[in-house]
Amino acid sequence: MRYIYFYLFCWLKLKRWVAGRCKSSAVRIAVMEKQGRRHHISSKLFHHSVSDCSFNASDDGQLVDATNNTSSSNPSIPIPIPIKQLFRQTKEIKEMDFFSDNKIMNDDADDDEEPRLQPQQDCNNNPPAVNTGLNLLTLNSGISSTSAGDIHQNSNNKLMTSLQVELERLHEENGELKTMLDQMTKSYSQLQAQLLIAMQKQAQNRLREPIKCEANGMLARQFMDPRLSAAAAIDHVRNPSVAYSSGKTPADHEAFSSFSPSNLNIEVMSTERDQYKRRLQTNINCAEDALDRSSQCLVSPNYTSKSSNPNLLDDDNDEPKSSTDQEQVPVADQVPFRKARVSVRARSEAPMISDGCQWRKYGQKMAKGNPCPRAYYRCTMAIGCPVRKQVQRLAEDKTILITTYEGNHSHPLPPAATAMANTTSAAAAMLLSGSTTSKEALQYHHHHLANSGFFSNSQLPFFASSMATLSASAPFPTITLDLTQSPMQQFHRIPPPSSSTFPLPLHGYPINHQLMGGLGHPIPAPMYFPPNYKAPPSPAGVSLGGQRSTSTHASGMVETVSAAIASDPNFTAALAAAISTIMGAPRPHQGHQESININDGDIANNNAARGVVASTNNSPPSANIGVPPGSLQPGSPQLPQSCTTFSTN
DNA sequence: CGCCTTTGACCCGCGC
DNA sequence: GCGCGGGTCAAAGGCG
Repeated sequence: MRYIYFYLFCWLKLKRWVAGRCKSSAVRIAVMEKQGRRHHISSKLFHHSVSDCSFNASDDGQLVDATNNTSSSNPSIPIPIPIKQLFRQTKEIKEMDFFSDNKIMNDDADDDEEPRLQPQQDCNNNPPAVNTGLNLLTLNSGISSTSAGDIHQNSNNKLMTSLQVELERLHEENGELKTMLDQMTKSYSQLQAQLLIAMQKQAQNRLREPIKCEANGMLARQFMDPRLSAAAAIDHVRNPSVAYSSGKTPADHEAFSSFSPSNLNIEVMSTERDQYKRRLQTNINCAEDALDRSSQCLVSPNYTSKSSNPNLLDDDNDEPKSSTDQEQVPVADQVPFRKARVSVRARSEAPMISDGCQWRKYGQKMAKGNPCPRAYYRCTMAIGCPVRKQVQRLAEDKTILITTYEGNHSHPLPPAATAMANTTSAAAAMLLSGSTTSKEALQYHHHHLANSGFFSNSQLPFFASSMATLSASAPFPTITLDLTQSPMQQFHRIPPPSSSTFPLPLHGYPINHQLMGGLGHPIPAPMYFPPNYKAPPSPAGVSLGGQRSTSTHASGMVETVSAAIASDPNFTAALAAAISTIMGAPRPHQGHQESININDGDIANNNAARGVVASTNNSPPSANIGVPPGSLQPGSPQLPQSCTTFSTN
């Protein structure tokens, strides 16, 4: 299994490297153009090269970061000779001296000659001469070339010829790179499939293993997983000395980011074109930016088909709009853009709970079937922040405040807001990731989540009783974090018949902003936004067998562990970290996600770092941030036992 | 004066 | 096509 991970990682690195090289060549060509040589170059050839490069560079979503990585080659991956040549040639072009006829002639005479004097050096070594300036003007402007002498004409012709040759060579090598990328993509997909199969087998095997072996299983997963496992995170928080002494330091949280999109260059596409465009332009730090796409964006590791679309960079092509497009693009590569919503139920007498963010009310409506009005708020912490939330009291119990968050913050969040944002983003991530593209995947998702006991038996012993309610009904998939019920109530709560439930470490936990904010590195939430996302099928089509038994199976352990950790003052911190970590940890048993653990999970990391879905901490600036009075108090013995239902409507 | 809330109007999607 | 409901806009007014 670890080899599969390794190969996947290597493929990703190689792909990124190649794409980066390709893009760098395109950039250098653009430099040439800016230097006034455009008129020498066949526009057709030029654009062809650029388009090829651009498309390659964006193949796996590396548009933004590709250039940042071009300077560093991966030593672990052999550098193809053609790429080396390409790099050397493009470098040569970049440093071509336009200030001297001799240099130009030299260029023609020896294309492989080492870099010449820099223009500045030339100027320093040779006092400014009128001729130099004229030549420069002639060469660079390309306008007065017709009036230049025959010598200049010949020079220009030779230069043009050499450039054409170079461009042709670049073009050919681009084609080779393209082919390489295609092959790599195929291999990557195959490896993903193998990984999926292997994980499925592993999950099945885990079913047969006694619970006592779960520790070993966790270790194994940890070993395979570049990130911390949930259990590790708990230990990490509860017993920092142990965690740190074992080599895990707070810096490890940053290590999460090392697998994040910023490094793997996973392309994240936003539903909202302007946001996506803005991000491309500003190249926002992934650590703070990526997440925003959590609920709105799609991450597709299998971006092969899209990669073949040279119009990828075209905003108008960000989203597949026609059915034709969707048919052409494999399901896994389609871009579903649906906003996920995270609804938090909490008991609160206040009209609105403070969650660390600033909100402005922009509307209020009377919702049908509820005498209480629904208020609409917009985040005002930053201009243009798309995050919105709805606040409404439950009709049945007006003491319960339902806060629904939508969108992702486009700005840094204060620690208090980051905490809940991480949780909600993780919830959104799970929501979307749980809604896989295919029915089989969904069924597998539910079935194995429930039957394999992955969460309850091994990775999530402390969270077995925690569930969230997921409603994927139109118009937006929504996950509800119910913080209103007592832990035991929730634990024994019978899920509605129309819901499919499985243990999920989402909710019912107080958010310790000190922990999460203090870490400063919001633990990534793996998010896979399946292309062509659609709301999960109605529960009727979802197999839930074994779920109930799973909860029962883990209940004893859960209660024991809950009682033990409830008294731990760091309990809430552990929960918070575990929640995020679990969300960020790979879910080998999950059908669709597992194939993207390396990618999407990392993306999610950054997404979480961004505080995506909006913060939910609405409690007063007291200790229980985001936790309604009496429901979720840090250290509350109820919390560990709290239960949430993750259901699919 | 600026920010915020209120509130009616408007838009849009969906179902009949 | 029409009505309904959800969501948003924007003018008006309040408040510090």
